[in-house]
Amino acid sequence: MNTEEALKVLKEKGYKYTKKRKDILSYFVNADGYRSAKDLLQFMEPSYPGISFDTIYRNLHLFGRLSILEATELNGEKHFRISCVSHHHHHFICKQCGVTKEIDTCPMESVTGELSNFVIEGHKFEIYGRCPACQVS
Amino acid sequence: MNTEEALKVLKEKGYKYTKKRKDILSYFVNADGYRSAKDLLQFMEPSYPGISFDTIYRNLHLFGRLSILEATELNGEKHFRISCVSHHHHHFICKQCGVTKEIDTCPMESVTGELSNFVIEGHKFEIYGRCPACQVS
DNA sequence: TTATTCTATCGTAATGATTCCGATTTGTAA
DNA sequence: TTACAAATCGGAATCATTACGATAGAATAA
Repeated sequence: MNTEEALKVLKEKGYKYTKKRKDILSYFVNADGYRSAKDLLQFMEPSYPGISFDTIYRNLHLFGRLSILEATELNGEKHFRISCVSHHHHHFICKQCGVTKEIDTCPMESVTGELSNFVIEGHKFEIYGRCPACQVS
Repeated sequence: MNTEEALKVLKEKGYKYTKKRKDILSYFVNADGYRSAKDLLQFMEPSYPGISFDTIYRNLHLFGRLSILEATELNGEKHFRISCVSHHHHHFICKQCGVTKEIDTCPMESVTGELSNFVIEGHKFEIYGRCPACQVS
């Protein structure tokens, strides 16, 4: 998803346009990996000195509800990345820089047989490690 | 893993036997599902009024390091279950009661080809939903 | 059994991430 | 431009988790 699409979703749902929201969105669009609330705060601080925690968390949460961002937990902190709307897939996540790589394999098809009588509401398949760029150090 | 095996691991590594530790271990052995620090605290309180947070968290962390417990993150809280030593597998996890069911499918074999140049350090495959017992309500 | 030593636990304070709230500001539609 | 709802601010509150000095308790050997 790109910034324009995300802003369109906001508008359609009746949420207001603010420069802060646009900047948050373009931060995630350019990141192409998982980022924490703290990362975002540090990015926003220079342009908006004294920006409130509330603004950061409220918008992250809102964007999550609207499926503009997707979230995962990495060592005790929620991390977010711009949503991949194209097709269902999973991610390799670099533990050091948070960059992601698409994994097209989804194990769910071969699993449902093992779970008759269970209601399946979601699943998570993530691979953790180091991306090529983070292996030099 | 059962309580005796777990106590043996502790002894081998030079950690002391205490009744609290035995009770913590049998709690997880009998649970056969994921439980939070809070769940454990509530279980321990009646037998040990005023038991310290420190004891709860220190032991959970210790047991995790010794691979007696395995951990996962469920809605912002760490949850633990007794370790399955038998063979590599994943879990279905009931969102309501935390009960788990083994999933023998592991997607990693079919994935490594997509990740040359990436160092793989771990992976997570979990399925979330409702177990048969929790569907009645 | 007793002394010694090292670990475990207690009680509580500190930390870190996140949420909440009343007051104020700012988009937006009329 | 006005009016109103939504967004933000500033900061306190909450929740899970960690840290720490002081005390209690398990293991070991004399």
